[in-house]
Amino acid sequence: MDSEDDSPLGYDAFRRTCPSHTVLEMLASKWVYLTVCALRRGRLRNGELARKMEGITPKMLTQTLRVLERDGLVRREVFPVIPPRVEYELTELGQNLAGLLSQIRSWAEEHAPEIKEARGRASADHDEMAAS
Amino acid sequence: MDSEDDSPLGYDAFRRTCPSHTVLEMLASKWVYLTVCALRRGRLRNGELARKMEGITPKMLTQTLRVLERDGLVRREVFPVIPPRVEYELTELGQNLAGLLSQIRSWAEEHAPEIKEARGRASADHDEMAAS
DNA sequence: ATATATAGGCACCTTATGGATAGTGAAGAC
DNA sequence: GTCTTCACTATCCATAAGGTGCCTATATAT
Repeated sequence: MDSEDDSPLGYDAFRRTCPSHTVLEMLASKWVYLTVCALRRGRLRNGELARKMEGITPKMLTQTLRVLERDGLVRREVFPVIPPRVEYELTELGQNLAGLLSQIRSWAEEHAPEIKEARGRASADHDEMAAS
Repeated sequence: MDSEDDSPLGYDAFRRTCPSHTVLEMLASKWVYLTVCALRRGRLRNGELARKMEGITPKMLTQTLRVLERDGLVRREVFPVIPPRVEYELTELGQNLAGLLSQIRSWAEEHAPEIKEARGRASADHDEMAAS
């Protein structure tokens, strides 16, 4: 094991042209994180997701769901009724990912105080520079 | 366990005003992922990081490192020599996160083929719609 | 004398993204 | 009629991301 942090089969997210790089790019979104976490417990309707994710606009919600659907992480089911009813649920692949993403979410929640403190120190340092 | 996917102590990344939400926002960046993964094995210099992360511009690299430093994930050490020498390494908090992030990276590398296939299907469907 | 390497800072510009606002259609409540 | 709900779609605008080029300092190599 020389410098093998590398992938099992030639995939390397550090390379711009590697498919895994674009996957990482897709995952690098606040709303993707939250949407996948929200769907982890089961299928939800558009409106339920919107209420759960404070601050998301309908546009971003739809956009995020379309990306997740395109990439095979989310399944979309339309009921042809009026008023419309659409449900979203994670695919197996999505479930698989959800475990990891909710670990990140938990990490963020656990370490938020530390990071807030670090940010405080950083801006204090910055102010002190400005005062000199 | 009713609906306890929630945080241990009142932190909830789904709430816009929660500190953990801004932490998630900070983590939701391709370059943050890769930088933390790159530093996982030990300290690296700016140029080494730049060479490792294909496609990153000096500006984005610096920007990313400044954010990570501000949030207490990365430590920056300057050697007052000429030519300049600066090294970056993960703090303990950063190490802690690096484990999770490199799991995500591995996931991306492992599942890249599936996702590529899903994207292919999606665009095929799209084309077929356009052809009708 | 000239060039190189190093780790940036700074200013400018273009493009992509996020987010806000308004609109659509059809059923049912009032 | 008018209003609401639902799951969107379309449009605009402000902000952010990202790219480019030029600048700094000096020891070392040519």
